Amino acid sequence: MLQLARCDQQAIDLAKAKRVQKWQRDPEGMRLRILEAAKQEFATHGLAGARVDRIAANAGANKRMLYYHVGNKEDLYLAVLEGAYEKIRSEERGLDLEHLDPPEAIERLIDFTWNYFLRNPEFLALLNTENLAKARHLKRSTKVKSMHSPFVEMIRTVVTRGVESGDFRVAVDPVQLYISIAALCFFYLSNSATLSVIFGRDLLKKEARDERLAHMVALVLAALTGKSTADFAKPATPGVRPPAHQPV
Amino acid sequence: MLQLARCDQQAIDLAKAKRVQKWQRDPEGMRLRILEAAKQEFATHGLAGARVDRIAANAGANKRMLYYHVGNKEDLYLAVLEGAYEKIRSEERGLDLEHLDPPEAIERLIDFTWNYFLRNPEFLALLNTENLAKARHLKRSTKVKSMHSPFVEMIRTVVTRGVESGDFRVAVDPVQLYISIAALCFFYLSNSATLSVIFGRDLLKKEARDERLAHMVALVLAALTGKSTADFAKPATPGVRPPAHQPV
DNA sequence: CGGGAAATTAACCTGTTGGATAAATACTGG
DNA sequence: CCAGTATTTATCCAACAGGTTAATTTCCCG
Repeated sequence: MLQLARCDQQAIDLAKAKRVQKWQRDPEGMRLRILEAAKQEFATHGLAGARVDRIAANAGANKRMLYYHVGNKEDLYLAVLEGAYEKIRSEERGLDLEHLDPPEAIERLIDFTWNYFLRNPEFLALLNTENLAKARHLKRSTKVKSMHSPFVEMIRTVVTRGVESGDFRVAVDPVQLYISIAALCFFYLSNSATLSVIFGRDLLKKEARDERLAHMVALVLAALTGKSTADFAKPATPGVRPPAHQPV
Repeated sequence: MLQLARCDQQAIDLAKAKRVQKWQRDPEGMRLRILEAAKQEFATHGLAGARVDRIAANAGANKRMLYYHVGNKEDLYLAVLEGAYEKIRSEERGLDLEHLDPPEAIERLIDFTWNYFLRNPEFLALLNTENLAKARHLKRSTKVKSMHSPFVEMIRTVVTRGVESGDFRVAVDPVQLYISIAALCFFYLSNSATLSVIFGRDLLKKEARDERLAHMVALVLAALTGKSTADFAKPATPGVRPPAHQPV
């Protein structure tokens, strides 16, 4: 079933052998494929909507393998969630804001958050699913709780530097600012489906995405620096404006 | 089963009658109770996680009644979703921003959005559920698509007035601004469960909520007016700051 | 007051789903 | 090369969940 190509290859190589090998062992690979399939499944259908059989099928595995390598449905879900947090934390650590001008650092931060969410839509869906469950699984995960994001401290440093240098007018609370930046990016992308229907236009197309990023950067920087960017003044599509907008 | 109290009353009143009435007819009431129970169920468990039997039980109804009065599970869900949009649109229309100073109007708008989400947590959950479904149901609902929110036009007017009066420095795109305001409120509340675990503190307690509202108002107004509010400068809990924060 | 429509109940049916059992097959160390 | 263990497959199952059928009860109107 799995890795047929390799099996076929072996079939040729070992044509004289008594019998063709039906499958190969690959515990680590199997585990990875299971977790990847599970991530997609949970992100697409949520926890309750996810189907164990579908995960197995998409992993190219027998259903029994899920229970053998990871555990039951909830174990699987938690493993996926932990993996998702691990991944973003890892990428966050790669972001170096120390050597940048404070305004540039904030822009970089927004840019990273935005693009990470764009590149990893499953992460958004998983967080929503976990919040529907009132973080029931996260609470039990010492693993995730110990994965501190470097962003809040990064922001604290940047804001302090910005105030000292005169770039920023105010020492905003780094936790609030981080939540706000995440919020601006997260909501737009996570709710793009309903928002697109309500507004009657595709909020995920290139131009819309660019416009959104510019707006977010301009909004936050204007608040911090007191100076308004050119982008912040520019309305959506100058001249060509849809007759009626309907939010939320 | 339903309205036992009234049945008991009748049992006393009509003691001489041949037999006690087992139940009363109440189509409208029944429909409302079904939709209310369905709303809670879908908000708590999502579409896939919702249980038709539980909805019936919580509505004090026989399961057959759901199908008789509304339809199957998906019909039920769509009815709930449409009801949710109807409700928020109705309250939105009650908000009069025309006679307020532009900055005051924006503050009022944020305040309303924040408190509406606080008072109606099911609305947040329903939107998330619908977005998980890629707005599949919303797309088929001409009802919702015709329910235009008055907010974008309100914002457009307020922003124009603000720029003319000199209160605002820039003519921000009303659609972007509306999404941003919704985002700041929505994300914080919708993700409060995971965020609370990650940050190790209750983001829904009174002080945290007040602090958040102040931050959002300050952020948006600072960006629009160019003047910073006192609130915006004040860090979270002066002096008493948790050692490590971890965003997202 | 009685007959018929509307509303409600009780019981049932069938496909699905998470999970379990046990047998088969591949690999590894001796 | 063989024995024992790790990995994988095939099959089964009991509980559940959405939905349906048919009988029962209430109410309204002529």
